[in-house]
Amino acid sequence: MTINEIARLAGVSRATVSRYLNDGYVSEEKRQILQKVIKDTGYEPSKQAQNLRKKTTGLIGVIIPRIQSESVSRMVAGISSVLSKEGYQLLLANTQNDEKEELKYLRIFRNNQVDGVIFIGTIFTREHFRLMEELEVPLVVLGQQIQAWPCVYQDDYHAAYDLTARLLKQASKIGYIGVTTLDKAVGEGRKQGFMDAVADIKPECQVEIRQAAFSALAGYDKARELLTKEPKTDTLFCVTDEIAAGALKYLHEAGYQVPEQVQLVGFGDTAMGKMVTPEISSVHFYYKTSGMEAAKLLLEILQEGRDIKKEIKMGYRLCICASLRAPTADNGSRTCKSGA
Amino acid sequence: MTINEIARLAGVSRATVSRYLNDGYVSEEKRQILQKVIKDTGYEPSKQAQNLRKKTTGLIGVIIPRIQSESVSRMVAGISSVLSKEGYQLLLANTQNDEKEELKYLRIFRNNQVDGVIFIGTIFTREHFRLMEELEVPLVVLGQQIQAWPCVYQDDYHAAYDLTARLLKQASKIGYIGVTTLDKAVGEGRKQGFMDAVADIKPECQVEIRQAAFSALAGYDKARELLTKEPKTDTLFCVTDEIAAGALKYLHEAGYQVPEQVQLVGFGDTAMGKMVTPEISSVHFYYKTSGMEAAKLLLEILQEGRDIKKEIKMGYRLCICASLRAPTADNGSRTCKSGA
DNA sequence: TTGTACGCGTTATCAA
DNA sequence: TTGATAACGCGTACAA
Repeated sequence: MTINEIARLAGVSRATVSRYLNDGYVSEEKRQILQKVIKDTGYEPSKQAQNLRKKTTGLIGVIIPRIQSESVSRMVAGISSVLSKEGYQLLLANTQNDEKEELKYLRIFRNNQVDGVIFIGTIFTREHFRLMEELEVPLVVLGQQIQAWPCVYQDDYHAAYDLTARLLKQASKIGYIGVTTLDKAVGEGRKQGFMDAVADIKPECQVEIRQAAFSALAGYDKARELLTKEPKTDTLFCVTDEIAAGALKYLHEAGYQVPEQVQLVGFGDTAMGKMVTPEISSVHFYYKTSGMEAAKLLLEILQEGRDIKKEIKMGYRLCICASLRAPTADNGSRTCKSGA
Repeated sequence: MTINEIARLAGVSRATVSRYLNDGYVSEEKRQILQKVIKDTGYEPSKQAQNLRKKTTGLIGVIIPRIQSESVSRMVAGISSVLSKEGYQLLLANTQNDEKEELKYLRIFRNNQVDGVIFIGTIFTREHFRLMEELEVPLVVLGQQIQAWPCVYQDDYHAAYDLTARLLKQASKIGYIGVTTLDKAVGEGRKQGFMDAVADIKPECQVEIRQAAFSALAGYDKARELLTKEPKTDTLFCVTDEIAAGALKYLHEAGYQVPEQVQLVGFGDTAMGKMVTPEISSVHFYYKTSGMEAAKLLLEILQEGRDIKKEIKMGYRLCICASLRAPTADNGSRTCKSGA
């Protein structure tokens, strides 16, 4: 079923059909006929021909590091909710944390194919920037602060700083479990916030550092390694809730009392962190909202037709739960609920 | 940069350029020139024009109920790994469990737009079937057994049956926490397996039934409701690990010993189920593999060019962990690890 | 208000 | 082995 056949069936020219479908600048009489014919035949214009003609696709490419991550899926849910309302669809590119794949998809999206790109990246090499600049459609970075690019990101640094400040009220020997991947926000931002807080507030505090993968199992292993070497550790700082949950499991098995002997924290305020006992103190990031913001920013750029080098830093909220010891005298610990 | 400009720059007709790019049926001499020109200009053919011409898009539409679910993201990861190797990309449609959205996307995919569809559905109404039949491209159903459609699904019935059989060795009063949504596989398959096992093996066993949403919080609430009404319940059967984790949390808070007083099970063998204490006994489903199988089946249909009404039933594996009491004398409980 | 004619960037056919 | 030329299905100046 093409526009030609509709035109023939309705006894009009195909330009009239096109107008009926678009501007709507058609006489009432023909409008009636066309409505009927189109309904009867179930005709829908060919997207492909429209794409060719209009040079747009209605597609937004979304590059994600791994779909199994709770933070990523929350961001994608946010993106999806905003864009689908505007009639866009998501072209998903799952890179499994493989830099080669990221570059491949940036290359695929380079020419036409999509109207815009949202890039949830972890590291940015020279080659990334080269491809991002060659891109002929607007791109918004999500999850990392990238100079001179429109981006939406979490305030990892201050979240880590604040959380550490709270920890330090009751800590003298801290184990830090970071991540091995070169994720800039998680790897550097959170670490720097942690280090700075220690240096500013309690420089005499001892710190032992380990690197883990993004998984509970890795958290378990590293906690064992760390506590075997430093059994007197009284605080565990984990850069994700998943890692913290694994570490907690080890602490249980090894007979440590939590939080009496070892207190611990994670990041992300995930469902998993709230299901274990005690609940893991954490930082809530507005992941879904950040996805929505990134989508809105992209829409704005698309509509304005020019680059908007806006950087949006999202807020956060500390979630202090039972996994932390109460600070000596001042503010008591509040309970918290998991949110969007 | 279009094929015309390349042709002009190389001093050949655009047909020759096209041949160079496709069949390669071009003289060595012109081949050299074209190679250079194309490299210098960085020319890439327009996908949109190719789509229009070839009537294919290289896109596979994937309709998912909600991206935040661990089982769904594992399936998508599997689909993605297979299809991207074949040069296809995923067009993701996230419906948030909204039937209207599902129908909308089936409609969008109806004409061209995508070369095939993988549909991770939950319920199938008359309207679903109508649209599925009208679809002009092949469709594979993932996660549900649908008569007369190519599909890949989990053996929810037998998994539930086997798990229940194991439970019954040490149960006399069972609480069943199912789901409110009309997900056929989870809602009916698992329930029927459970009911049949009870009827076959221990019909005198008392059963109390509740319905929850797909969340830990709902599991918590329903466990409270159930145990308040039936405090002597000695076994909790939850249809997902998430629900089970929430129920476990309630059991802890209410002071029940697990598994001594109340044993419990979930489904999915998720990371969360393995992080809580005791670890939740569960069923491992090969979600990622099922995604790969669905993708392969779709590729097969695409290549053969005709419908293949194949139904693939995936296997499962019981994961018996500490949340179950040991059966009286026969086989001891095995530990288990979480897998793909 | 309507229809004609052209172009979007490819690929396919056919004759040379 | 090559180059005109005709589709593919649609949108839109432009003229009527």
